[in-house]
Amino acid sequence: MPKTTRRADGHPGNRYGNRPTMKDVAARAGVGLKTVSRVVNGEPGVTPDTERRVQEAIDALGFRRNDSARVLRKGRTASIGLVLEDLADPFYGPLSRAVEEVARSHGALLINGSSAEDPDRERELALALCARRVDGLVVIPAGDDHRYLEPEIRAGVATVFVDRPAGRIDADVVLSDNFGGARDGVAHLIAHGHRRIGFIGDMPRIHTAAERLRGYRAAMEDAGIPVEDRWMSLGVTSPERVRRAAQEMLTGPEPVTAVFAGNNRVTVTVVRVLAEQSRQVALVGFDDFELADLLRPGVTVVAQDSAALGRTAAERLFRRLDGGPVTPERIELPTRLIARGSGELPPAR
Amino acid sequence: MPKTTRRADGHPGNRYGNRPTMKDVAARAGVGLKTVSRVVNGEPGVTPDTERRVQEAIDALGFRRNDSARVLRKGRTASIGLVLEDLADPFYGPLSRAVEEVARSHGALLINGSSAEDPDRERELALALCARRVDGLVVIPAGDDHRYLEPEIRAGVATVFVDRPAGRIDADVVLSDNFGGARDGVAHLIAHGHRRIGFIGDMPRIHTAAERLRGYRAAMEDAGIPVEDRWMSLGVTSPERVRRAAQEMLTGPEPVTAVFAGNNRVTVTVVRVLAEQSRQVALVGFDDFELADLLRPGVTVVAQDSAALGRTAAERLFRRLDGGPVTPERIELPTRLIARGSGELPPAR
DNA sequence: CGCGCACCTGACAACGTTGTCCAGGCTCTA
DNA sequence: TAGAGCCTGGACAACGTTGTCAGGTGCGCG
Repeated sequence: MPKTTRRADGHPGNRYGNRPTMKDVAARAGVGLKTVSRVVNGEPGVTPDTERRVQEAIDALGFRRNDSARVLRKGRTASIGLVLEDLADPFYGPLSRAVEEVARSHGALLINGSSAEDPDRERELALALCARRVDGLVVIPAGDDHRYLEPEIRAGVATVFVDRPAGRIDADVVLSDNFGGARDGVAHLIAHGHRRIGFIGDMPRIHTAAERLRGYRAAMEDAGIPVEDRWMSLGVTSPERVRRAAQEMLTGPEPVTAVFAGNNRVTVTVVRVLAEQSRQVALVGFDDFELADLLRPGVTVVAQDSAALGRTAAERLFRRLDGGPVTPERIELPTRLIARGSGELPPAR
Repeated sequence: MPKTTRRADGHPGNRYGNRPTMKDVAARAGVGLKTVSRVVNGEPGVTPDTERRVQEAIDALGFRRNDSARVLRKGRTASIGLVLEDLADPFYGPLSRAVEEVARSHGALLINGSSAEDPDRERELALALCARRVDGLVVIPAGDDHRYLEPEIRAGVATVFVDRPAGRIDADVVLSDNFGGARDGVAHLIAHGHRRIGFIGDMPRIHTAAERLRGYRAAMEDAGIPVEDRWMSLGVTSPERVRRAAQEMLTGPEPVTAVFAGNNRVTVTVVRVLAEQSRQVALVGFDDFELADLLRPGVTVVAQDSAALGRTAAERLFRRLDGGPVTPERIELPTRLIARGSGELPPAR
């Protein structure tokens, strides 16, 4: 009995409504399958006349090569994955864009997803990307145990961590000098006469937050200032809690005269709180943000270059893909203190 | 002669260093290929004991299903593509994030790329995504001719345009009420006594820019105010040109007393210019931006909900994928005027 | 005129997975 | 105890592409 249909087995058909394949193009152009493949891929060895016929068939049928099949055959996908925390956070926009630019310059596409700071979701996403057989992975860690990536890395998925180091595995990482930046920022406040300086930051289980806290402590210690517990507020993330934390350290018998904000979200909230205060309080924030210069006073910040972080990581990833270094490395990018006014206010009262 | 190698033909090997396949797992577990497939996909019909053996083999080998092969067989990729203008632009962050959330809730991954406002690049990207056989496409148009997508759409790629309508094809589109929003914003200025009102916007070839300009003209006409050419500056994008345009309309014998800014980048630059002026000039901007309330005066804006745009578009896309509507539709989302001070200033001088 | 050579072209297998279908073993009932 | 039915497991083909290799054609040169 002859085959009556192209779908002799139960193949569910194709949700794209039976797109034309190279076989169809070949049939229409009256050439062999492989010749179509050659034309599509611009390989040499095809007469201009044949090429024209094939091209016409391609246009007539609206053929588009199926990259899934191609990947299956070739083993590389020309795509890299990016797992980040939140695309809507302005800090990650430029980073993501930078990674994309580098990928583009290497002819690769970018697939990305947000972990929403949830370790399980990070893991799920990263593994889904590996199942897609991305050539490489840029990860902004949410969790602190990345052993789940070991088989993948061993299997050849180039992996680079950004912004925070990987947990419990040895891998490339690109980060800002969080410790040094925070220390410089706090030292800047001390240099302007402050001694009672508050610190509001994220949970210390997050590497960046811990490093910045360490920088704060180091600067205070260098200046011989004992730190009091009520000056520090750790693990606050929601605007409401930041607000309350700030208000608390600004009241009482010996209120702080300056605040160091551990990240841009904290900074913004603190700016709001300070705007409601009658006396002037100095402020230095970690992370730059748009319009910081337009506020009165302008907000002094320790700026990190998120685009440079992304670019550096992606470049390292592709160097690895091109057969580059095999020893995992830790790359630290410097931060920059930008004085705009708020960090130069003298202690009030 | 027996086969001596798994790579009898010239298959280039695999950049992932010969990852284990289901065949390898099957061999190690001492079961058939299909049984492994069943375990991996959680299909019924496998004894607990067999399942355990297979699972052990999977863990021991670090096996991960190859989705390329799966896609090739099944015809769906469970991924959608997003072509936007610039990931680093804060307007697109929430939009992108919203699309991702919807995709995630449907078990799909998001692949995205930036067109950088370049029609060729938009086309190139969209077609690359189609070659990957994404199930659907969300496009923020950079160009004004999308006929190149016709074969794809016909082939079943669910496509929804966002923020700007598609050019020369009939397709779903989700956008903000740019015309109404701009008209309301300008009317707001008029209601506060302004008559000489400037407009600074993007190139009118961009749909949103044209609509907002139309809204400006409509509001002026409704109020019976003839618009003078020197009040309008179109097609300016770089901060320098925006700056010059603003300065020009603010000088001379009859300077404008208020400015309507056509998008958030323009607004920010205009804020800077106004801060340098001695007299007060009213300002309403299209698009909200972070910290707009913290400036003095707060910046009055016509806000559009970029997350809602993304969510609406993605939901429509998946409804289409689930066999939903076939008639292309145009969905318009309302804007909201947020008064913060800058738009309520009376005309100066 | 014939041989060799260069160049085009196409048949075929393989990439890793999943749908179909059948074989074999088991249980349950008459 | 035999037959019917059910359940588990595996062989096989097919998805659409690309690498290899061999066949065929036309040309130039001896």
